[in-house]
Amino acid sequence: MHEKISDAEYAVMAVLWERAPLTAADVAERIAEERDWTLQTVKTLLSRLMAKDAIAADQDGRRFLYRPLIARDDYVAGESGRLIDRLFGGRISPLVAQLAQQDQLSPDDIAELEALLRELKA
Amino acid sequence: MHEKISDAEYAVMAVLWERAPLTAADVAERIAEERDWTLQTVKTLLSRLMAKDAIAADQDGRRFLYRPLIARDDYVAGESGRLIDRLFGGRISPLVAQLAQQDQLSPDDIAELEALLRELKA
DNA sequence: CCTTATCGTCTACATCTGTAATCAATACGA
DNA sequence: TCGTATTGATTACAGATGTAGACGATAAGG
Repeated sequence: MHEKISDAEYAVMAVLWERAPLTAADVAERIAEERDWTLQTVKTLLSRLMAKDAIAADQDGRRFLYRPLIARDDYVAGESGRLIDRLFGGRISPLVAQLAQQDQLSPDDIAELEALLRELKA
Repeated sequence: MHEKISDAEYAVMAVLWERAPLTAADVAERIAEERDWTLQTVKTLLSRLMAKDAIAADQDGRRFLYRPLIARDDYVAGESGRLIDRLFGGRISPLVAQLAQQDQLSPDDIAELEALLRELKA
């Protein structure tokens, strides 16, 4: 069980999940499209993620190449599970019902869900 | 758009969503089943929720009766939406797929989802 | 060889969060 | 009436978080 990853740290993880290994400068460059951070900020977040054992760094000459240590799927499953536990007592259908009620569910979503359920039952 | 409600604050909101209005002592008593907090801690959280305009307090003699200002449904929809945006690009079926893949989806869940989808299409 | 750009590390600092202690006012019980 | 329990308000304080600046080492360019 890994430590909690903060919002800002998550943005860094997202970049590394998309492509790794990357140098700090690479990460900063890719993040710049989303957030207005300086290189220093990105470096701080990388160190904190190292401290949390969420990423690892392999030395490459004078700099480091960073890569994720925790799998995106694991993280995603953990976060989803936590939210569903907290808000819906661990059950998924109330979430879907909730989204439907708030009109946050498109016909496409519904079709996809149906297809998925058919597959799950197979 | 309300400010972010922290984990600890959420526990207080949960109590007030279940039953309101309540005094600080009432809230503390109900929360005691879940968390090992002193009355002071609960009072601090209540003040912070007041500052965030998440709850309101009506004076009742010497004490206050607290009640939620934001609806549980709104909060839940906001949090779910945020998570789904962040982790799944705003689409719900990858979430369900994810849960299924991690074996976090019981046959009951699947049945409920099917029923719900039938209803949504009706 | 000397300057400059770049790297990682250390330090900073305000705000938020978790978790209270203390305090002053007041109501209640003996 | 007098001590005590209760209430809200104020203050505390360590750790997490967002957002960097400063610094010393070093590589690269001229």
